[in-house]
Amino acid sequence: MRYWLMKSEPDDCSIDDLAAMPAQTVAWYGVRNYQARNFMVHQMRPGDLAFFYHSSCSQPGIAGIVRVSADAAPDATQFDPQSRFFDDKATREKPRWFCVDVTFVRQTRLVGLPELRAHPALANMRVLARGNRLSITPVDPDEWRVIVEQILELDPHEL
DNA sequence: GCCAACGTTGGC
DNA sequence: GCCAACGTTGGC
Repeated sequence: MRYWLMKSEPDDCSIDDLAAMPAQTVAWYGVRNYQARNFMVHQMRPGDLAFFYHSSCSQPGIAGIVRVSADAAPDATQFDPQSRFFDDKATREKPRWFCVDVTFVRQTRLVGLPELRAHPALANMRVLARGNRLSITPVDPDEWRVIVEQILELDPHEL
């Protein structure tokens, strides 16, 4: 199993919003970047864990933990002309965009960027890299452990 | 609102 | 297949 970091704009879907959804589960719709899409299609599997990251907001940072709960399936918003994610080059026979389902695991205190940057063990995290824009990034198992056990002081076996 | 970084588009 | 122009992301 793998670990991930998934960005969401809290104005769109915050960790609280996810916790309030039916079955506390949401399809990760709206990804329109091939690298992020390919992670979902080729590498993310049910059971993988991910940090839920709030981006483009006043308090960017890790806000919770989620679990991948379904394999990638076509993203319905690409077919919907009313959606801001509509893609006229996509067809139902040949979808371009896919999304996994993620399910709420728990909320965490907010771990902001300065706190992440303060840990030498996290120096290589993609989300901390200059100019990083990728909305889904792999997280190293060692980095996962540092954040869960040392920063959040959680028991990883309870996730 | 600024601006650096990056991805995509499209002419050649 | 190159690359300039453009649009978007996202922290500050």
